[in-house]
Amino acid sequence: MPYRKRPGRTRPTIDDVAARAGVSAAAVSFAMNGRPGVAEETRLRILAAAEELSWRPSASARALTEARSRAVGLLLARSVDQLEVDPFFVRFLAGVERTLARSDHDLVLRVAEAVDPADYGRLAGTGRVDGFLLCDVEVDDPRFGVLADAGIPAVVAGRPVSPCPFPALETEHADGMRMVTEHLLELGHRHIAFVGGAAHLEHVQARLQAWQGALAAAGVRPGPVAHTPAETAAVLDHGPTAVVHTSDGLAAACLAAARGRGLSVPEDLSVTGFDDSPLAALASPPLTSVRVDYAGFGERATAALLAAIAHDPPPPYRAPAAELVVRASTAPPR
Amino acid sequence: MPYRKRPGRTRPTIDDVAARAGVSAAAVSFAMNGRPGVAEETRLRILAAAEELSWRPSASARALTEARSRAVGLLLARSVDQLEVDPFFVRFLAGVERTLARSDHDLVLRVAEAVDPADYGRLAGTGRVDGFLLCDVEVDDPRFGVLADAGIPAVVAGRPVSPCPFPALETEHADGMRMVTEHLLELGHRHIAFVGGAAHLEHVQARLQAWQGALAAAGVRPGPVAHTPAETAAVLDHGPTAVVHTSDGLAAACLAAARGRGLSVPEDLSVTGFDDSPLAALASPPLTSVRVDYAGFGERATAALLAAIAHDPPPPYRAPAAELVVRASTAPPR
DNA sequence: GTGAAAGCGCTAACAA
DNA sequence: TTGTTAGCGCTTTCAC
Repeated sequence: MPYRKRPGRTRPTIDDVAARAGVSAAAVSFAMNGRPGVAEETRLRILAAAEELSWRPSASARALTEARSRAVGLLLARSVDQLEVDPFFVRFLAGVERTLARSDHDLVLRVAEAVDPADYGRLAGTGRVDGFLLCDVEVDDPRFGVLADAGIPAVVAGRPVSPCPFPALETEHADGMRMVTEHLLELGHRHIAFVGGAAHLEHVQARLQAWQGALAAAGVRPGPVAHTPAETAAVLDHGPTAVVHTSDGLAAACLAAARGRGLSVPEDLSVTGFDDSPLAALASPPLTSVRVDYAGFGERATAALLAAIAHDPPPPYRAPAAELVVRASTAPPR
Repeated sequence: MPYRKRPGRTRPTIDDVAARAGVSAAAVSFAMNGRPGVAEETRLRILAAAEELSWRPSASARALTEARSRAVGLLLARSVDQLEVDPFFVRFLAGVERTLARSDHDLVLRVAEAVDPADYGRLAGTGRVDGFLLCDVEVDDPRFGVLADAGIPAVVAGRPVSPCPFPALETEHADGMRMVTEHLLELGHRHIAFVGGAAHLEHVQARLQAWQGALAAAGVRPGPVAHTPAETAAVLDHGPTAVVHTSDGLAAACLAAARGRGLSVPEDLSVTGFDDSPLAALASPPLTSVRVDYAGFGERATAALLAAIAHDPPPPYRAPAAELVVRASTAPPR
């Protein structure tokens, strides 16, 4: 007689509920899942019994029979320090949670300094999640292949560069860089520098191009370009009247550098940030920045993923727009 | 003939691996779980077969037989706005992930504006997680009862006020407020105000008491106390020479208010923050603040939870200490 | 050292 | 409308 049930307190099972309601387990299952074939009176009796026993169907048992876990995975490669200054992460996460909560799905979150692409395969292999949200798109992203092989749905939050078998969604963040640049142009600036994050990031490139595009459209020659805060000094040496940044953190660093060399902002130098993080409002002077609805983005990306998992057609997608937030760090040049 | 297996591509199962290795499914299970009773040669053959099929045991099937999910839950009640300025969350999360990664467990994360205590019971009831990490302790915390009833392990990250059946861990953050206050005292300040977050939060009270304690020890009468940024003006009306805050955000607001009334920091007014968030270093002037290793805290709290789940004795706990970070926002009074 | 088989809790096909 | 039952993939007991 193999494998005796382990002793000790155990949660109630569907059989307990069935017994209490005087029906079969199948009836309980049907009643709980709102399936037809159960008399209304019976259903109520079953629901009451379930409630009295405070029974909830076992997630693993359901997952086993339904061959789906009702969970989605999000794997993020960030160090603590990066995470802390990343205005995207928490907002996106909040959006993800918002739509997940409405759909009876859970989030399996993994955050680590580095994520091995094979981790996606491993997680998919165990069936712990039904699909993935893919952030931080890389050029030639190795995750696409792994996940395609695993045959698990995914949705890309970003603009894939390499061939991608999954639906991809993007915000109009780059358009925000256009807006910022045009704002500066309208103020009369003609010598505008660009300081961005790491050049290999797709979103940095997109913003760089938007900046270039706006300047070209106005017939203005682009100022110096840099990709690290360390280069800020060199950029300022060029004597620009304005510097655009791809993050508020970079802009804050520029503020400090400007102060260091006796430049007053915005009189001597206009400075713009990006993402409209809490930093932007609290900096001094407060930073002109760009706001993008990353929470809404997370919400919609997740909705798209859930649709893919359910083999439903993708829901209509409207890319969150960028919004210019003008504050005291920008003004006409001297 | 009931319930035919659903068609279509399906992941390989333990039987596929067994067939490939020419053994029984039981042998595969034993080999994968490092259990004795399998010849070394056989084990290798099995592992190879599993590798070739890139088979991973089904999480739900294991969870079902083992009656545990190898996942822990973290439910957070935060709005997007709060999340964004919360220096605790991401650091704690990073720590949680760190120890989870080392232990083959996953994190089921839920973030919502509000969390119904019953949600804990529901999640526990489905068996989707084996235990909970409890943050944001409340006076008379309803979660303790729910989880005790559910018979699921939990670890409290904070200092419980109401009777608590679970192990609780805390940092020495409040000691940081003592350090900050003594720092100001040493600089010669005798009129020190306190501006904190919501008064009902346990950690705010703890810091308030530490502030009072330090002043009392020095025989200095406490200055005004406030719990919202809106009251900052009233506090400044009292003409303190220094204001301590329970967060960098509040301190930054104070900086702005001081600037607004022509007070220069630190000459006319010393200001201190808390948590040493990115804001502290970027504020102008940079804020004297307090650093607490929240990541390490998350790491250790999770280790304690995993021990509780495994019915192991709790690992030794050393509370992360507070560290004073002196920057330009504090100086001797005029 | 190995394999057969029961059982984990649930869903769904089928018969009654 | 309701009950019976196989089967989801795995672990473990027990006999071989």
